[in-house]
Amino acid sequence: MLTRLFSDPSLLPDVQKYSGWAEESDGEDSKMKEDEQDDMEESEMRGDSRTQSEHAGEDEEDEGVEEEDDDGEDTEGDRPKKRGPKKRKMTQARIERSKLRRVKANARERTRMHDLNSALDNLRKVVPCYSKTQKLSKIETLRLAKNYIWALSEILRSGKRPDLVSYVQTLCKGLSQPTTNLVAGCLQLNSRNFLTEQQCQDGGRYGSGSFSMHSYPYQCARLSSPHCQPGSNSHPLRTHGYCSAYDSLYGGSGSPEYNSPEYEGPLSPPLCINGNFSLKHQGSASPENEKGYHYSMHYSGLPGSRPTGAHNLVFGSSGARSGIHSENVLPYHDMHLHHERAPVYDELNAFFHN
DNA sequence: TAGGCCATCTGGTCCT
DNA sequence: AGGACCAGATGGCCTA
Repeated sequence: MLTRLFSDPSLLPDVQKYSGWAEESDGEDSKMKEDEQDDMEESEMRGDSRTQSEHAGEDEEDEGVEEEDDDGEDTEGDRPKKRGPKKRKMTQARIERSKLRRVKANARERTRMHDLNSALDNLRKVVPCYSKTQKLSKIETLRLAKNYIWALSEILRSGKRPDLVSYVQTLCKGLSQPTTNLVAGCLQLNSRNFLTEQQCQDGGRYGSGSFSMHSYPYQCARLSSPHCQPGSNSHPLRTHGYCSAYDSLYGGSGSPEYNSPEYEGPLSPPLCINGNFSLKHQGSASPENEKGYHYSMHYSGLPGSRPTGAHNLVFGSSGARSGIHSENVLPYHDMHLHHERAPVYDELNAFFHN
C-alpha cells in the first residue's frame, strides 16, 4: 500500500510550501515521509488510531472532515466514555494550522538536535583523540569525556602522576574496541597489551573508583622505530600515515601528504600525562607551525632515558584482535593531539613541573 | 546481510 | 496555545 502511495505522485501533497523544509529534507524520500506525516496529522485530528500503513493507503476524501464524536454516547462496545475536553470540530482552517504547527515543531526539533550535535562536536574536540574524519560516536564521546574528567580529577585529587597505561585504561573504561584502539593509538600504546591488562583488572580497580598508580614497565614512545624512519614505508601504520605524525614532528619528511587540509587549528587538550603537556601555540593553525608542537611523549620521569621503541607502535598489522584498526590509524593532522589551553591544563602543567 | 549509528518525524508531557 | 524536551519508530548509510 505504501509502495503504491509513494509511487503515485498524485497522492503526494505539496508539503514543501512550508518554509525551511526543502533545504533540510533530502528529496523524494523526505517528501514521502511528509506524505505520511500529513496522513498521520489528519488521522490524529480525527482521533484515529489506525496504523500508519493502514491510513496511508487510503485515498478517501476527507476535506473538512467532521470530528468523530469520540466522547459521545456512541462509544464502541462497553468502553467508558472518554473524559477530558471535548474535541472541537476540525475545520479546514484548524487542520491547516495543525499541520503548520507540526511542521514548525519538526523544524524546531531539527534545530534542537543540530544544536545538540554541535555541542557534541565541541565535546569531541576537547576529549582525547579528536579526529575530523574518524569521529567518535555520540555515546563513545560521552563515555570518553566522562573517563577523561575522571582521570583528570584523579590526577588532581591524588597529586600523583599516573603512568600512561593507567591513564589510558581509565580513559578507555567502557569504550568499544575500536575507540579503545583509537585512544591507545593516540597515546602510542600497544592496545593489545594494555587491554589484556585492563581485562585482568576490570571489576576491581575501576569498580572501586580508585585511580591506580600501579607500576608498569612503560617506556614512553619517542617513535624511533625503524618502521617510522623517513623513507620506510614497510610498516603498516606508515601506510596509513600514522608514523608520519612523528616524522613531521621529529624532523621527518614533512611530506605534504601529512598536511591534511582538514586541519582546523587548535582543538584538543594536551594528551600527554607525563609532565609535558603539549600545548599548541595559539593561532598556529598552519601545518608549518604544527611542526613546532611539543609533542612530548617521552618519559620525563626518566632523565636521560633514551627514547626507545619498546612500546611504540607495535600494533598488530591485521585485524582488530591484534591491534589497531586501519580506520583508526589517522594522519597526524587529522588525528589531533590535544593543544587547546584551558585552566585545568595550566594547573596540571604547573603540577607536573613542580 | 546484520548490526551500529544517525537524522528525522512524531506524539506525549510538562511548563510558561 | 505554543515551546522545550523526551523517547519510540523508521529508514538510510556504512562496515564487517
